[in-house]
Amino acid sequence: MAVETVSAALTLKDIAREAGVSLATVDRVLHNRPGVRPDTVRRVQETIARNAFHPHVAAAELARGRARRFAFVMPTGANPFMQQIEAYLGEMSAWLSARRLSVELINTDVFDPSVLAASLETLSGDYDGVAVVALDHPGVRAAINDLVDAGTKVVTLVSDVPSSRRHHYVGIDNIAAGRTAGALVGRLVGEKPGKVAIIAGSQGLRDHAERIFGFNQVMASEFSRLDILPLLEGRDDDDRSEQLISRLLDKHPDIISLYNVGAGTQGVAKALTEAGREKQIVFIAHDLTAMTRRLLLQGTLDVAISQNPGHEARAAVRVLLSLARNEPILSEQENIRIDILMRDNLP
Amino acid sequence: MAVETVSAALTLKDIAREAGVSLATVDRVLHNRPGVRPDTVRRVQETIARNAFHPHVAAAELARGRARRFAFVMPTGANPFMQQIEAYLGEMSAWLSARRLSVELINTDVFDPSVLAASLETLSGDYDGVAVVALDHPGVRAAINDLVDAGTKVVTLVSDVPSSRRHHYVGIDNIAAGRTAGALVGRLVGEKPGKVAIIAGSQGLRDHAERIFGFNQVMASEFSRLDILPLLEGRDDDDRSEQLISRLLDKHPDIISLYNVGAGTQGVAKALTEAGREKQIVFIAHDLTAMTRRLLLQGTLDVAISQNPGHEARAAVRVLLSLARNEPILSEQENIRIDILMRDNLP
DNA sequence: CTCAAAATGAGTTGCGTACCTCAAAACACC
DNA sequence: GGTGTTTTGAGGTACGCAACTCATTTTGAG
Repeated sequence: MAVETVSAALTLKDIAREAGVSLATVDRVLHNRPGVRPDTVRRVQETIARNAFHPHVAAAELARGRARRFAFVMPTGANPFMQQIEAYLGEMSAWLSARRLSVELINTDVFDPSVLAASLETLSGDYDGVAVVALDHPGVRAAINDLVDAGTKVVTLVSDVPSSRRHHYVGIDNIAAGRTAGALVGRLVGEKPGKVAIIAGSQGLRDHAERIFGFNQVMASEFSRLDILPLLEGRDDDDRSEQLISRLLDKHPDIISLYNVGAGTQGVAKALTEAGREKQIVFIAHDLTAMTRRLLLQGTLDVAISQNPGHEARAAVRVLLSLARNEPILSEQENIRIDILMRDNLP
Repeated sequence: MAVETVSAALTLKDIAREAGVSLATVDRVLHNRPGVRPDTVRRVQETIARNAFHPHVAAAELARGRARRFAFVMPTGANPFMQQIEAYLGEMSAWLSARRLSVELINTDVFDPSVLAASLETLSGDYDGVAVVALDHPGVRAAINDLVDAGTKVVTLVSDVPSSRRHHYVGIDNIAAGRTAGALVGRLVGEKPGKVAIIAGSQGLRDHAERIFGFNQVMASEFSRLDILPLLEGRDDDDRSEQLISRLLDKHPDIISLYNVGAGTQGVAKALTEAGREKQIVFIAHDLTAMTRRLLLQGTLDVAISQNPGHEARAAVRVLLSLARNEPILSEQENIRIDILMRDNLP
C-alpha cells in the first residue's frame, strides 16, 4: 500500500492546463490576489485539490527571495532553562542559515511589564516573527496585539498570554504539570500519612501559580490523608531555598515529601542531604539540568518534571516559519509534552 | 546578543570572488568533484568556513530537481503501534508532496527472516532511502548491508539491527524502558511485599526480551523483597492474555503488581476488572492508544510507558532526507524518548 | 449596441544552485 | 621547446515559482 503515489510531479503549469486557465490566473488564485471571478476561483481550487497539488516549497522559497528575520525576546539573568533554550537556538545556526533565516536574541527584563511592553513595541516592522517569554499583563497583551496588527507573527514561549491574539503558544500546560507532580507525590509516598512541603519561586509567577493550583487540586481530591504545609517562597534562589528548607526539616520530623515548583533545586537538595533525609523524603522538582540529572542518578531527587527546551526552541522557530509561509502547522509535532523523568529514562 | 547575525546572505558567487576562483571551481570543491589542486581546495574550503556559508537548501533542492523515494517496510497485521506510525506517515503527505518526496509503505511479515530479507533485496536501486522494522537475524543483516552497499540510505525503526551497517536507528532503548517499568513497579507498590507478574508477547521478540531483561535487572538489584512470578507469554493477543491473567489472579491472591511487556493490554485489563482487583494492583503497560488512554483515566492502568509514534515517523523521514542530502543529523531532535504517561500528563 | 470595467492571457525576469561543455591557462616532463 | 596532462575559467541551461506588466478578451450596465 502506498501512502503517497509516485506520480510525475505536477507543477503550476499542469494545474493551469487542466483547469483551462493561464498561469497568471492560477497564481492569482493561489495568492488570493483580486481580479478573478468566483467560479473561476472555484474551478482552479478544485483542480488543485483533486490533484493534491502542493507548490514546491523550495521553488517558492527561492522565488520569494526574501530572508526572514525572527526575534526571540527572552529574560535577562541566569535562568538555566532559558539558557538551554538559547543554547539550542545557537545549535540551529547552520540549519537557519541554509534556509536564509535569522534569529536574534533580545534579552529583556520580562518580569517588568512596562519594560517588556516597550521592548516589544520597538520590534514592530523589523521582524517577520517574534517569539516571546511573556508576562500576562494588560500592557504586554496590548503590545502583542499591536505586533499582530502590524502583520508580525507572534508566538508565546514557555509562558502564555491567552488573552492576547498571539498566533500560537509553545509550552506546556502548567496546571497539568502541577497535577502530575501531585499525583506522583501521592503515589510514591505509599500508604503512610505525613506532611508535604511545597516551595516555589513566587506565587506571582503565572507558571508557578498554575503548578501550585494543579498540585493542590490533586492533593485535595485524592490524597487528603496528606497534610500540606504552607507554601514557602524561595525566589528561585539556591541559598534562600536551602535555609528555608533546613529550618522546615528541623521543625517537622514527619515530612515525607517535598515539591519544588521552580528553580533553586540545588539548595533544596543540599538541605535534604545535610539533614540526612534525602532517602526517606520523596523529592520532586522541575526541569532537567546537569544538576538535576546528577541528583536523579544519586537518588536524592525522585522525579524531575520537565519540558524539552530543545524541542521548544525548534518548535517556536518552525511555527514562526510556517506562519510566515502561510503553511499549516503540524500541531501534533509542535505540542510540548510534560516529561516525567526518572533515573532510568533519562535522555 | 544575536544568535545569528543579520548579514547580507552570501551566495556561491560571493565565495568564488572572495576565494579568487571561478564559480565552477567552488562547485567542484563543494561536491568533491575531481580536478582541483589540493591547495585550491583548501583555500575555497577556508573561505566557506570563514564566512559560515551554507548553500541555500531551497535553491539546491530545486536545481537538483530529483524527486526522492523512500520505502517504509512495516509488519503486516493489526499491531496498533505500527498502525499509528503508518497513520502519521499518512498525515505527512502534504508536507512530503510539497518537497517532492514520496513514501511508500511495504507491508511484510517481518517476523520471518527469509521473507523480510527477500523483501529488502527487491528494493535495491529503486529507493533513495529505506526505513525498516527489522528482526535481528543474519539474513536480514546481510540484506541491510547489501542495500547500504548499493548506495541506499537505511534506518532501522522501532527495532534495531546494531550489527548491520544501517546508517541510523530511530527508536528507544528497550532495556532502559524495562528498567523504567521495574523502577515504577518498585516505587508504586509501596513498602509492602508481594508477588509481581510479568506477561509478554514472546521472549523471542528482541524488544520484549530486552524489556524483560531491564525489568528483572532493577527488580533484582533494588526490589528484592518482591517475588517475581514466572513469565507468561500472551502472544500479544487479548483473549489469550485475559485467560492467562485470570488464572494467575485466582491462584495468587497476593499479587500486587502486573507488568505487560507487549500488546494485549485490553485482555489483561479485562481480567483485572473482572477479578475486581484493578484498584489494588499496580498495572503498568506499554504504548498509548485510545484504549490505554481510557484505562489510564479510569485508574485501571497506572502508567503507560510509550514511545511517540508520530515522532518516530517524522524522525525516520527527516533522517532519511538528511542522509540523502548529505546534511548533518540533529541528533538531539531525532532521539526518541521513553515517555512515562500517567493520567495527568496525557498529551 | 456601446463602452467602461473586470477578468484573463501571455510573457518576462530573477531567485541560487547543480550540472554540463568547451576553451584557455598552467603545469609537468623530457 | 615541445608535448601531453591537469587545472581552471567562462558560460549556458534548467529547476518551479513569485511577482510583475501589458495587451486582449469577456462581461455587465446603461
